[in-house]
Amino acid sequence: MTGLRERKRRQVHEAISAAAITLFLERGFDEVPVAEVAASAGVSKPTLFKYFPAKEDLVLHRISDHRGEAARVVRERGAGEAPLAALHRHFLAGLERRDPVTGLNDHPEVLAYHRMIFSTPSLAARVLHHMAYDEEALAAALAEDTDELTALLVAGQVLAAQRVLARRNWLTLVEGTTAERAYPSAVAAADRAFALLPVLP
Amino acid sequence: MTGLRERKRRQVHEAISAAAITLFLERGFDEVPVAEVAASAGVSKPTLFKYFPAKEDLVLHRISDHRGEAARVVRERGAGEAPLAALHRHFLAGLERRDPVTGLNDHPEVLAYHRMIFSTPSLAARVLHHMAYDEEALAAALAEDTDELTALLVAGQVLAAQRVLARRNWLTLVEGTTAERAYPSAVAAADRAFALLPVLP
DNA sequence: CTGAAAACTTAACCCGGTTAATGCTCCTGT
DNA sequence: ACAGGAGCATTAACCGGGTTAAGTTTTCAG
Repeated sequence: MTGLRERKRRQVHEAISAAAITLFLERGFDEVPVAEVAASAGVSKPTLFKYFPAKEDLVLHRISDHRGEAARVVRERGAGEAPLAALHRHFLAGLERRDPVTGLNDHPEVLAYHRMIFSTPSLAARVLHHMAYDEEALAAALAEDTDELTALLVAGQVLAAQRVLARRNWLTLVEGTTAERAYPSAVAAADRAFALLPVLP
Repeated sequence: MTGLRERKRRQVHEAISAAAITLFLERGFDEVPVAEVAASAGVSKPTLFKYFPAKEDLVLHRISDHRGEAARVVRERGAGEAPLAALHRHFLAGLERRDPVTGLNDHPEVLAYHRMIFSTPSLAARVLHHMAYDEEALAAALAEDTDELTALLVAGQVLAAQRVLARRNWLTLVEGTTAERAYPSAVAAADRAFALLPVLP
Protein backbone atom coordinates (compact mmCIF):
# COMPACT_ATOMS: atom_id res chain seq x y z
CA MET A 1 0.00 0.00 0.00
CA THR A 2 1.49 3.30 -1.11
CA GLY A 3 1.28 5.37 2.08
CA LEU A 4 -0.30 8.80 2.08
CA ARG A 5 3.00 10.23 3.25
CA GLU A 6 4.90 8.99 0.24
CA ARG A 7 2.22 10.13 -2.17
CA LYS A 8 2.32 13.64 -0.77
CA ARG A 9 6.07 13.65 -1.03
CA ARG A 10 5.88 12.83 -4.72
CA GLN A 11 3.28 15.53 -5.27
CA VAL A 12 5.39 18.18 -3.58
CA HIS A 13 8.46 17.01 -5.49
CA GLU A 14 6.59 17.39 -8.73
CA ALA A 15 5.08 20.76 -7.77
CA ILE A 16 8.50 22.21 -6.97
CA SER A 17 10.07 20.83 -10.12
CA ALA A 18 7.26 22.14 -12.31
CA ALA A 19 7.33 25.59 -10.76
CA ALA A 20 11.10 25.71 -11.18
CA ILE A 21 11.15 24.68 -14.84
CA THR A 22 8.38 27.11 -15.70
CA LEU A 23 10.02 30.08 -14.01
CA PHE A 24 13.50 29.24 -15.28
CA LEU A 25 12.39 28.87 -18.89
CA GLU A 26 10.48 32.12 -18.66
CA ARG A 27 13.18 34.29 -17.15
CA GLY A 28 16.43 32.32 -17.07
CA PHE A 29 18.04 30.18 -14.40
CA ASP A 30 20.16 32.92 -12.85
CA GLU A 31 17.33 35.44 -12.84
CA VAL A 32 15.02 33.47 -10.57
CA PRO A 33 15.92 33.16 -6.88
CA VAL A 34 15.12 29.83 -5.32
CA ALA A 35 13.02 31.62 -2.71
CA GLU A 36 10.68 32.55 -5.53
CA VAL A 37 10.51 28.97 -6.75
CA ALA A 38 9.69 27.83 -3.24
CA ALA A 39 6.97 30.45 -2.84
CA SER A 40 5.55 29.60 -6.25
CA ALA A 41 5.37 25.93 -5.27
CA GLY A 42 3.72 26.82 -1.99
CA VAL A 43 6.56 25.60 0.18
CA SER A 44 9.31 27.06 2.35
CA LYS A 45 12.95 27.39 1.35
CA PRO A 46 14.35 24.74 3.74
CA THR A 47 11.70 22.32 2.53
CA LEU A 48 12.69 22.92 -1.08
CA PHE A 49 16.27 22.06 -0.21
CA LYS A 50 15.13 18.90 1.48
CA TYR A 51 13.72 17.75 -1.85
CA PHE A 52 16.53 19.05 -4.06
CA PRO A 53 20.04 19.31 -2.65
CA ALA A 54 20.97 22.30 -4.81
CA LYS A 55 19.37 24.80 -7.13
CA GLU A 56 20.85 23.05 -10.16
CA ASP A 57 19.09 19.83 -9.24
CA LEU A 58 15.77 21.57 -9.80
CA VAL A 59 16.67 21.42 -13.47
CA LEU A 60 18.91 18.38 -13.75
CA HIS A 61 17.15 15.73 -11.69
CA ARG A 62 15.81 14.19 -14.89
CA ILE A 63 19.27 13.88 -16.39
CA SER A 64 20.55 12.54 -13.09
CA ASP A 65 18.24 9.60 -13.49
CA HIS A 66 20.43 8.34 -16.35
CA ARG A 67 23.36 7.82 -13.99
CA GLY A 68 25.51 4.92 -15.06
CA GLU A 69 23.64 4.26 -18.28
CA ALA A 70 26.74 3.60 -20.36
CA ALA A 71 28.04 1.12 -17.83
CA ARG A 72 24.70 -0.66 -17.76
CA VAL A 73 24.62 -0.94 -21.54
CA VAL A 74 28.00 -2.63 -21.51
CA ARG A 75 27.11 -4.94 -18.64
CA GLU A 76 23.81 -6.01 -20.17
CA ARG A 77 25.04 -6.48 -23.73
CA GLY A 78 24.31 -9.78 -25.43
CA ALA A 79 26.86 -12.56 -25.31
CA GLY A 80 29.41 -12.18 -28.08
CA GLU A 81 28.76 -8.49 -28.60
CA ALA A 82 31.75 -6.19 -28.24
CA PRO A 83 31.43 -3.42 -25.61
CA LEU A 84 31.85 -0.64 -28.13
CA ALA A 85 29.38 -2.27 -30.48
CA ALA A 86 26.81 -2.29 -27.71
CA LEU A 87 27.40 1.39 -26.98
CA HIS A 88 27.18 2.21 -30.67
CA ARG A 89 23.92 0.32 -31.05
CA HIS A 90 22.51 1.98 -27.94
CA PHE A 91 23.33 5.45 -29.20
CA LEU A 92 21.73 4.75 -32.56
CA ALA A 93 18.62 3.51 -30.78
CA GLY A 94 18.58 6.75 -28.82
CA LEU A 95 18.69 8.72 -32.05
CA GLU A 96 15.87 6.70 -33.50
CA ARG A 97 13.59 7.32 -30.56
CA ARG A 98 14.71 10.99 -30.41
CA ASP A 99 16.02 10.59 -26.91
CA PRO A 100 16.81 14.08 -25.60
CA VAL A 101 20.22 12.95 -24.38
CA THR A 102 21.27 12.46 -28.01
CA GLY A 103 20.43 16.07 -28.74
CA LEU A 104 18.16 14.99 -31.59
CA ASN A 105 14.82 16.16 -30.23
CA ASP A 106 13.18 19.20 -31.73
CA HIS A 107 10.29 19.70 -29.32
CA PRO A 108 10.41 23.39 -28.42
CA GLU A 109 10.55 22.77 -24.70
CA VAL A 110 13.41 20.32 -25.10
CA LEU A 111 15.34 22.80 -27.23
CA ALA A 112 14.75 25.57 -24.73
CA TYR A 113 15.77 23.25 -21.92
CA HIS A 114 19.04 22.44 -23.65
CA ARG A 115 19.71 26.06 -24.46
CA MET A 116 19.25 26.92 -20.81
CA ILE A 117 21.70 24.22 -19.75
CA PHE A 118 24.37 25.14 -22.29
CA SER A 119 24.11 28.85 -21.62
CA THR A 120 24.18 28.64 -17.83
CA PRO A 121 27.70 27.89 -16.59
CA SER A 122 26.67 26.33 -13.31
CA LEU A 123 24.29 23.96 -15.10
CA ALA A 124 26.82 23.03 -17.76
CA ALA A 125 29.37 22.36 -15.03
CA ARG A 126 26.97 20.05 -13.30
CA VAL A 127 26.36 18.11 -16.50
CA LEU A 128 30.09 17.64 -16.92
CA HIS A 129 30.33 16.35 -13.39
CA HIS A 130 27.56 13.91 -14.11
CA MET A 131 29.41 12.67 -17.18
CA ALA A 132 32.54 12.22 -15.11
CA TYR A 133 30.59 9.88 -12.88
CA ASP A 134 29.29 7.98 -15.90
CA GLU A 135 32.78 7.71 -17.25
CA GLU A 136 34.05 6.19 -14.06
CA ALA A 137 31.26 3.64 -14.01
CA LEU A 138 31.83 2.77 -17.66
CA ALA A 139 35.54 2.32 -17.02
CA ALA A 140 34.71 -0.11 -14.24
CA ALA A 141 32.46 -2.08 -16.57
CA LEU A 142 35.04 -2.15 -19.34
CA ALA A 143 37.73 -3.22 -16.91
CA GLU A 144 36.09 -6.63 -16.76
CA ASP A 145 37.27 -7.27 -20.31
CA THR A 146 40.53 -5.40 -20.58
CA ASP A 147 43.28 -3.78 -18.53
CA GLU A 148 42.61 -0.87 -16.22
CA LEU A 149 44.41 1.80 -18.22
CA THR A 150 42.73 0.90 -21.49
CA ALA A 151 39.37 0.84 -19.76
CA LEU A 152 39.86 4.35 -18.39
CA LEU A 153 41.07 5.69 -21.71
CA VAL A 154 38.28 4.16 -23.75
CA ALA A 155 35.64 5.24 -21.25
CA GLY A 156 36.88 8.79 -21.52
CA GLN A 157 36.78 8.64 -25.28
CA VAL A 158 33.30 7.16 -25.45
CA LEU A 159 31.85 9.83 -23.19
CA ALA A 160 33.68 12.55 -25.09
CA ALA A 161 32.26 11.21 -28.36
CA GLN A 162 28.71 11.13 -27.00
CA ARG A 163 29.04 14.65 -25.70
CA VAL A 164 30.34 15.96 -29.01
CA LEU A 165 27.61 14.16 -30.93
CA ALA A 166 24.84 15.43 -28.69
CA ARG A 167 26.04 18.99 -28.96
CA ARG A 168 26.40 18.71 -32.71
CA ASN A 169 22.85 17.44 -33.06
CA TRP A 170 21.47 20.14 -30.83
CA LEU A 171 23.28 22.81 -32.82
CA THR A 172 21.82 21.63 -36.11
CA LEU A 173 18.34 21.68 -34.61
CA VAL A 174 18.85 25.16 -33.25
CA GLU A 175 19.56 26.26 -36.82
CA GLY A 176 15.96 25.38 -37.57
CA THR A 177 16.31 21.94 -39.12
CA THR A 178 13.74 19.38 -37.99
CA ALA A 179 14.83 16.22 -36.23
CA GLU A 180 13.36 14.32 -39.18
CA ARG A 181 15.66 15.97 -41.70
CA ALA A 182 18.68 15.91 -39.39
CA TYR A 183 18.34 12.23 -38.57
CA PRO A 184 20.35 10.65 -41.41
CA SER A 185 23.27 12.98 -40.89
CA ALA A 186 23.15 12.37 -37.14
CA VAL A 187 23.39 8.64 -37.78
CA ALA A 188 26.32 9.16 -40.12
CA ALA A 189 28.07 11.30 -37.53
CA ALA A 190 27.54 8.66 -34.87
CA ASP A 191 28.90 5.96 -37.17
CA ARG A 192 31.92 8.11 -37.90
CA ALA A 193 32.50 8.78 -34.20
CA PHE A 194 32.39 5.13 -33.23
CA ALA A 195 34.56 4.23 -36.19
CA LEU A 196 37.25 6.50 -34.77
CA LEU A 197 37.23 4.72 -31.42
CA PRO A 198 39.88 2.04 -30.90
CA VAL A 199 39.01 -1.63 -31.14
CA LEU A 200 39.40 -3.25 -27.77
CA PRO A 201 41.97 -6.07 -27.69
CA MET B 1 60.25 51.78 -16.01
CA THR B 2 57.92 49.52 -14.09
CA GLY B 3 55.62 51.99 -12.31
CA LEU B 4 55.27 51.82 -8.58
CA ARG B 5 51.57 51.25 -8.98
CA GLU B 6 52.00 48.13 -11.04
CA ARG B 7 54.65 46.77 -8.72
CA LYS B 8 52.31 47.16 -5.77
CA ARG B 9 49.58 45.41 -7.66
CA ARG B 10 51.80 42.42 -8.24
CA GLN B 11 52.85 42.37 -4.61
CA VAL B 12 49.27 42.39 -3.42
CA HIS B 13 48.33 39.72 -5.95
CA GLU B 14 51.13 37.53 -4.66
CA ALA B 15 50.32 38.22 -1.01
CA ILE B 16 46.70 37.18 -1.47
CA SER B 17 47.60 34.07 -3.45
CA ALA B 18 50.19 33.01 -0.89
CA ALA B 19 47.87 33.54 2.05
CA ALA B 20 45.16 31.59 0.27
CA ILE B 21 47.30 28.59 -0.62
CA THR B 22 48.74 28.41 2.88
CA LEU B 23 45.38 28.54 4.62
CA PHE B 24 43.70 26.18 2.17
CA LEU B 25 46.43 23.55 2.42
CA GLU B 26 46.33 23.80 6.20
CA ARG B 27 42.61 23.52 6.72
CA GLY B 28 40.95 22.71 3.39
CA PHE B 29 39.40 24.87 0.72
CA ASP B 30 35.85 24.73 2.01
CA GLU B 31 36.86 25.32 5.61
CA VAL B 32 38.43 28.73 5.04
CA PRO B 33 36.13 31.67 4.29
CA VAL B 34 37.49 34.16 1.79
CA ALA B 35 37.06 36.90 4.39
CA GLU B 36 39.77 35.19 6.38
CA VAL B 37 42.06 34.98 3.36
CA ALA B 38 41.53 38.67 2.76
CA ALA B 39 42.26 39.52 6.39
CA SER B 40 45.33 37.31 6.41
CA ALA B 41 46.63 39.08 3.31
CA GLY B 42 45.94 42.47 4.89
CA VAL B 43 43.30 43.46 2.41
CA SER B 44 39.53 43.92 2.27
CA LYS B 45 37.06 41.49 0.75
CA PRO B 46 36.06 43.63 -2.27
CA THR B 47 39.74 44.18 -3.03
CA LEU B 48 40.41 40.47 -2.99
CA PHE B 49 37.65 39.99 -5.54
CA LYS B 50 39.14 42.68 -7.72
CA TYR B 51 42.30 40.56 -7.99
CA PHE B 52 40.62 37.17 -8.26
CA PRO B 53 37.15 36.89 -9.80
CA ALA B 54 36.13 33.93 -7.65
CA LYS B 55 37.34 31.95 -4.68
CA GLU B 56 38.40 29.09 -6.92
CA ASP B 57 40.74 31.36 -8.82
CA LEU B 58 42.78 31.84 -5.67
CA VAL B 59 43.87 28.27 -6.21
CA LEU B 60 43.64 27.79 -9.96
CA HIS B 61 45.14 30.94 -11.44
CA ARG B 62 48.36 29.04 -12.12
CA ILE B 63 46.55 26.35 -14.08
CA SER B 64 44.56 29.01 -15.88
CA ASP B 65 47.77 30.30 -17.35
CA HIS B 66 47.97 27.15 -19.50
CA ARG B 67 44.82 28.11 -21.39
CA GLY B 68 44.91 26.90 -24.97
CA GLU B 69 48.16 25.01 -24.61
CA ALA B 70 47.07 22.02 -26.69
CA ALA B 71 45.92 24.28 -29.51
CA ARG B 72 49.21 26.15 -29.43
CA VAL B 73 51.20 22.93 -29.62
CA VAL B 74 49.32 21.91 -32.74
CA ARG B 75 49.62 25.32 -34.37
CA GLU B 76 53.33 25.64 -33.69
CA ARG B 77 54.32 22.11 -34.66
CA GLY B 78 57.12 21.67 -37.17
CA ALA B 79 56.27 21.34 -40.85
CA GLY B 80 55.51 17.75 -41.73
CA GLU B 81 54.67 16.74 -38.17
CA ALA B 82 51.22 15.27 -37.62
CA PRO B 83 49.02 17.05 -35.07
CA LEU B 84 48.72 14.02 -32.82
CA ALA B 85 52.44 13.39 -33.03
CA ALA B 86 53.07 16.92 -31.83
CA LEU B 87 50.71 16.46 -28.89
CA HIS B 88 52.31 13.14 -28.05
CA ARG B 89 55.80 14.63 -28.13
CA HIS B 90 54.66 17.56 -26.00
CA PHE B 91 53.15 15.31 -23.36
CA LEU B 92 56.30 13.21 -23.17
CA ALA B 93 58.34 16.38 -22.76
CA GLY B 94 56.03 17.38 -19.90
CA LEU B 95 56.65 14.02 -18.23
CA GLU B 96 60.39 14.41 -18.61
CA ARG B 97 60.44 17.80 -16.96
CA ARG B 98 57.94 16.63 -14.30
CA ASP B 99 55.42 19.24 -15.32
CA PRO B 100 52.68 19.25 -12.66
CA VAL B 101 49.96 19.12 -15.33
CA THR B 102 51.15 15.61 -16.24
CA GLY B 103 50.58 14.53 -12.66
CA LEU B 104 54.15 13.21 -12.48
CA ASN B 105 55.55 15.56 -9.84
CA ASP B 106 56.22 14.25 -6.37
CA HIS B 107 57.04 17.47 -4.56
CA PRO B 108 54.93 17.33 -1.40
CA GLU B 109 53.30 20.69 -2.00
CA VAL B 110 52.37 19.69 -5.54
CA LEU B 111 50.86 16.44 -4.31
CA ALA B 112 48.90 18.25 -1.62
CA TYR B 113 47.77 20.82 -4.15
CA HIS B 114 46.45 18.10 -6.45
CA ARG B 115 44.78 16.27 -3.62
CA MET B 116 42.99 19.47 -2.67
CA ILE B 117 41.80 20.00 -6.23
CA PHE B 118 40.57 16.45 -6.73
CA SER B 119 38.82 16.29 -3.37
CA THR B 120 37.06 19.65 -3.61
CA PRO B 121 34.11 19.46 -6.00
CA SER B 122 34.01 23.13 -6.89
CA LEU B 123 37.71 23.09 -7.75
CA ALA B 124 37.43 19.90 -9.79
CA ALA B 125 34.48 21.39 -11.64
CA ARG B 126 36.50 24.44 -12.49
CA VAL B 127 39.31 22.30 -13.86
CA LEU B 128 36.84 20.47 -16.07
CA HIS B 129 35.54 23.76 -17.36
CA HIS B 130 39.06 24.84 -18.12
CA MET B 131 39.62 21.63 -20.09
CA ALA B 132 36.41 22.23 -22.01
CA TYR B 133 37.85 25.54 -23.13
CA ASP B 134 41.12 23.86 -24.14
CA GLU B 135 39.19 21.25 -26.05
CA GLU B 136 37.32 23.85 -28.03
CA ALA B 137 40.53 25.67 -28.91
CA LEU B 138 42.22 22.43 -29.91
CA ALA B 139 39.27 21.52 -32.11
CA ALA B 140 39.59 24.86 -33.87
CA ALA B 141 43.29 24.22 -34.46
CA LEU B 142 42.68 20.69 -35.75
CA ALA B 143 39.90 21.94 -38.01
CA GLU B 144 42.54 23.54 -40.19
CA ASP B 145 43.62 20.07 -41.31
CA THR B 146 40.45 18.02 -41.24
CA ASP B 147 36.68 18.28 -41.18
CA GLU B 148 34.84 19.90 -38.31
CA LEU B 149 33.28 16.79 -36.84
CA THR B 150 36.52 14.84 -36.79
CA ALA B 151 38.29 17.81 -35.24
CA LEU B 152 35.74 18.00 -32.42
CA LEU B 153 35.87 14.27 -31.79
CA VAL B 154 39.63 14.03 -31.78
CA ALA B 155 39.98 17.10 -29.57
CA GLY B 156 37.65 15.52 -27.06
CA GLN B 157 39.61 12.30 -27.13
CA VAL B 158 42.98 13.95 -26.74
CA LEU B 159 41.86 15.96 -23.72
CA ALA B 160 40.22 12.89 -22.21
CA ALA B 161 43.44 10.94 -22.66
CA GLN B 162 45.56 13.64 -21.03
CA ARG B 163 43.17 13.84 -18.12
CA VAL B 164 43.21 10.09 -17.58
CA LEU B 165 46.99 9.98 -17.81
CA ALA B 166 47.48 12.83 -15.36
CA ARG B 167 45.16 11.28 -12.84
CA ARG B 168 46.81 7.88 -13.24
CA ASN B 169 50.24 9.38 -12.62
CA TRP B 170 49.05 11.31 -9.60
CA LEU B 171 47.48 8.19 -8.12
CA THR B 172 50.73 6.28 -8.54
CA LEU B 173 52.62 8.98 -6.68
CA VAL B 174 50.05 9.13 -3.93
CA GLU B 175 50.75 5.45 -3.29
CA GLY B 176 54.25 6.51 -2.30
CA THR B 177 56.24 5.82 -5.46
CA THR B 178 58.74 8.50 -6.46
CA ALA B 179 58.41 10.33 -9.76
CA GLU B 180 61.76 8.80 -10.69
CA ARG B 181 60.52 5.23 -10.35
CA ALA B 182 57.13 5.97 -11.89
CA TYR B 183 58.56 7.69 -14.93
CA PRO B 184 59.08 4.70 -17.29
CA SER B 185 55.60 3.38 -16.67
CA ALA B 186 54.16 6.85 -17.17
CA VAL B 187 55.88 7.05 -20.54
CA ALA B 188 54.55 3.64 -21.48
CA ALA B 189 51.04 4.68 -20.49
CA ALA B 190 51.28 7.84 -22.57
CA ASP B 191 52.53 5.87 -25.56
CA ARG B 192 49.65 3.44 -25.13
CA ALA B 193 47.13 6.29 -24.86
CA PHE B 194 48.31 8.02 -27.99
CA ALA B 195 48.48 4.72 -29.83
CA LEU B 196 44.76 4.28 -29.14
CA LEU B 197 43.90 7.63 -30.71
CA PRO B 198 42.77 7.57 -34.32
CA VAL B 199 45.13 8.56 -37.11
CA LEU B 200 43.87 11.72 -38.75
CA PRO B 201 43.09 11.34 -42.44
C1' DC C 1 -7.75 7.87 20.50
C1' DT C 2 -3.20 8.80 21.84
C1' DG C 3 1.49 9.56 21.31
C1' DA C 4 5.85 9.17 18.75
C1' DA C 5 7.98 10.03 14.23
C1' DA C 6 7.99 12.69 10.08
C1' DA C 7 7.71 16.70 7.82
C1' DC C 8 6.77 21.69 7.60
C1' DT C 9 7.39 26.64 9.00
C1' DT C 10 9.63 30.74 10.55
C1' DA C 11 13.54 33.20 11.68
C1' DA C 12 18.02 33.64 11.93
C1' DC C 13 22.48 32.66 10.37
C1' DC C 14 26.92 31.71 7.26
C1' DC C 15 29.32 32.43 3.09
C1' DG C 16 30.45 33.96 -1.70
C1' DG C 17 30.11 37.85 -4.37
C1' DT C 18 28.61 42.83 -5.50
C1' DT C 19 27.57 47.75 -4.95
C1' DA C 20 27.75 52.49 -3.19
C1' DA C 21 29.90 56.07 -0.86
C1' DT C 22 34.07 57.83 0.73
C1' DG C 23 38.90 58.59 1.09
C1' DC C 24 43.91 58.04 0.23
C1' DT C 25 47.98 57.90 -3.09
C1' DC C 26 50.44 57.91 -7.15
C1' DC C 27 51.13 60.16 -11.43
C1' DT C 28 50.81 64.16 -14.59
C1' DG C 29 50.62 69.08 -16.55
C1' DT C 30 51.75 73.51 -15.87
C1' DA D 1 56.55 72.20 -6.82
C1' DC D 2 52.10 71.38 -6.48
C1' DA D 3 47.00 70.94 -7.97
C1' DG D 4 44.03 67.82 -9.27
C1' DG D 5 42.33 63.81 -11.49
C1' DA D 6 42.94 58.62 -12.16
C1' DG D 7 43.43 54.56 -9.75
C1' DC D 8 42.81 51.82 -6.11
C1' DA D 9 41.71 51.08 -1.28
C1' DT D 10 38.11 50.80 2.67
C1' DT D 11 33.72 50.27 5.11
C1' DA D 12 29.07 49.07 5.24
C1' DA D 13 25.34 47.35 3.38
C1' DC D 14 23.14 44.28 0.39
C1' DC D 15 21.71 39.86 -2.53
C1' DG D 16 21.19 34.96 -3.21
C1' DG D 17 22.28 30.02 -2.17
C1' DG D 18 22.27 26.94 1.48
C1' DT D 19 21.92 25.48 6.59
C1' DT D 20 20.40 25.33 11.39
C1' DA D 21 17.38 25.66 15.47
C1' DA D 22 13.03 25.73 17.69
C1' DG D 23 8.55 25.00 17.58
C1' DT D 24 4.02 23.37 15.16
C1' DT D 25 1.17 20.42 12.35
C1' DT D 26 0.24 15.90 10.20
C1' DT D 27 0.55 11.03 9.49
C1' DC D 28 0.72 6.60 11.17
C1' DA D 29 0.83 2.67 14.67
C1' DG D 30 -1.03 0.44 18.59
